[in-house]
Amino acid sequence: MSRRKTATIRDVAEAAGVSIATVSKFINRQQSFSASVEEKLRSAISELGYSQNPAARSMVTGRTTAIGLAVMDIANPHYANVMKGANRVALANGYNLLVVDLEEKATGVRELLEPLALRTDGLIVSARIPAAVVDWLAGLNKPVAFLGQPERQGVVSVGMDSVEAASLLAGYLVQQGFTRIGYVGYGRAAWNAERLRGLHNVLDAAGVELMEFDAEEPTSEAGEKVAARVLLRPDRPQAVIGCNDLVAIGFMTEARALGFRIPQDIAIAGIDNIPTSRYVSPPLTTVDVFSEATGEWVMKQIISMATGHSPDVHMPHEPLLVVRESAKRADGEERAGTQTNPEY
Amino acid sequence: MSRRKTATIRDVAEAAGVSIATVSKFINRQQSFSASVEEKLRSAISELGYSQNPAARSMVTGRTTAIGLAVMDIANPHYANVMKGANRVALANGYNLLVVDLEEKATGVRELLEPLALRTDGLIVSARIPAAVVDWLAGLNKPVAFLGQPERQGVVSVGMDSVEAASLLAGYLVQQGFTRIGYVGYGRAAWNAERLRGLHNVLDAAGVELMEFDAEEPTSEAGEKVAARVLLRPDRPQAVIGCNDLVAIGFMTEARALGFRIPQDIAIAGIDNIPTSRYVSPPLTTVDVFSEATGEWVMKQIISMATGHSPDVHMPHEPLLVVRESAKRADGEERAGTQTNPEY
DNA sequence: AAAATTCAGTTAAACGTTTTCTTGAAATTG
DNA sequence: CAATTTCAAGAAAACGTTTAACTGAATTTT
Repeated sequence: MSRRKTATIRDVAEAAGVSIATVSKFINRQQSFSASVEEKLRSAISELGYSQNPAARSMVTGRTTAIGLAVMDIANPHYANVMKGANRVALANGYNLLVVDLEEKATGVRELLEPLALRTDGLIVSARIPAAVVDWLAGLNKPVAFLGQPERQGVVSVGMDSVEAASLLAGYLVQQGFTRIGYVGYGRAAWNAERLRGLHNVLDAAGVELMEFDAEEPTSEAGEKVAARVLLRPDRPQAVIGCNDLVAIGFMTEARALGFRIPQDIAIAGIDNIPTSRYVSPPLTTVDVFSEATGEWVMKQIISMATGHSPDVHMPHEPLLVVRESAKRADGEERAGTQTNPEY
Repeated sequence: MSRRKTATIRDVAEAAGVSIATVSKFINRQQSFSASVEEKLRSAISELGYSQNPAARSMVTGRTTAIGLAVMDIANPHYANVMKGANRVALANGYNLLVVDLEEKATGVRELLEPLALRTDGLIVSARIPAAVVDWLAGLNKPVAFLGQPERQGVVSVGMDSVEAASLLAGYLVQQGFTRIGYVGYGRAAWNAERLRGLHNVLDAAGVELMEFDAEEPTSEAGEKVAARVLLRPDRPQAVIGCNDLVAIGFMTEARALGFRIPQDIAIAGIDNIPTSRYVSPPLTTVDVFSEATGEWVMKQIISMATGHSPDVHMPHEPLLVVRESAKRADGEERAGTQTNPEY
């Protein structure tokens, strides 16, 4: 395990009989070289197994060729796919990716972000963070992009259109003929207000009532709990929208466990279109927010900003309604009324 | 967006009227200070908003306080949870996490790993990689841990016991009375051979036939494809084990689409116990491999090695069978024979 | 053929820290 | 009270690069 120290640029220079400046220019392909020098450099480098020390390089250039990505929950498939997209374009551009999982924390975020900011050329933050932290980030000398966060000056704020995503779902449910619709939100998320707004835009116009519920976490477990609470009420909704697919799936599972048929007894829909939503029963109607493409896109933005270009404000994708089985109106069949719990 | 250059240790020294050595010792809490100096330092630092430049620091110390993590697929919930655990203990110990998603690639891995190796104090590699790359990693002056990779000298190889996980499942299926069992493997994964071995250990002893199938990828989509191919054969198995939960879930979904009842017509089980497996219908019988705990554990190992201690060879958790509905033997009911496809 | 330009390569300063020696002063000991 | 030890603080040398300014030879231009 213990070896001699790793070779430096100086060792290469000595072995090749040139100056270190020449070696530096060679590795960075900054000019052309005589055949003899080129050959000597090439063999010296491979013989010594030399590779650049990124710390030293970044000290003089002031750049790190790394981008930081902070998300609320690494294990949430939506964020995982954002990361996947971000990772892909980072690597393709010679950047490395530093990640930090905020684990849905609301405090101590700055302490987590600070080392990230110091080690990178730019930050992508997909989380709701305190205003003071946003201000601090804006004062940094680095490009910062927020995903799913309202606009704020000094930082780029991008990502899916939550308002539109929610409107799409509301429109579909209204069109299916539902007149009492529930929303299982997650009040502590930045995007929750937008989704609620999108819902109201459509529902208010259609004169449809919206019943709001709140999940403790944006997870399936929390969705189950809400379902257990909500479905036993006599005035339970006919259709329920989860603030994301995870919540919707938890809700659906608990509903089935309670003996409800989906969608005949209760219709359910989510937002995100995580891979799993295709594999639950019935398949979940949802809105695709193009998580992976969003990750790719925001990483492109950050890298372009970090290299001195201005960001492109154009959004990559509009949210897209994905109609599956979980929220169809029961054809012709009379809806189970509010007065009875079917099979229960 | 553009500000004056960020403050350096020299600026702090000047503002506080002390030498830079003193400042350095102060930030690193290396000695005690007179009250007056301490106060001046404290206010100078906060006034200038000074923070350490990690690149400069790491140049002289030779350490980076960062750990690299390479996984086959960021979006696979198993790996996502490994990352989650790894992230948690990294942050708790003042380390940052660099990740790279190998995207199931088999070539060009070294090129992806090299920058990671250069920027970190240690590497966790959860992927099958070519022998030459393993050798190169072993020659690095850094601790490297493999997850789900056979032992190799010079590197620590840890992670779940795939052999045992598979044996558990085989044992359960045999005990349920199944006599023709299928395995949907993923030949290109490092752990596949071990899982196969674990299966054979039990099945051969019990005199139960194992039918092997291969998925193109370790994903649900691939699982669906295999199901479409396998279930129409007259000699189809009575029970099928997916090489992981994703594959098993895809298989199950396609089976249901083809009209098979689970588990009456075909029993299905997976490995990993990803969160989703609880939410599919029926809930998936699987083996918990404690992804998150594994991530925590391996990160602890790497950090302890990176700080000069020797690694702990003790495994964190034995795999644990999680019995749910998808692989129960139909009680009393005669199994659907091989000659008919039910409801089809 | 002289003048100007290109070109391959070198010198040396700088980047922002940590750390090993020093250095006096203060505190402790005999 | 002299001798020793402890202690806070400083000077200066690294750490491994990049890059601006420079040099002299070779090539092109006039």
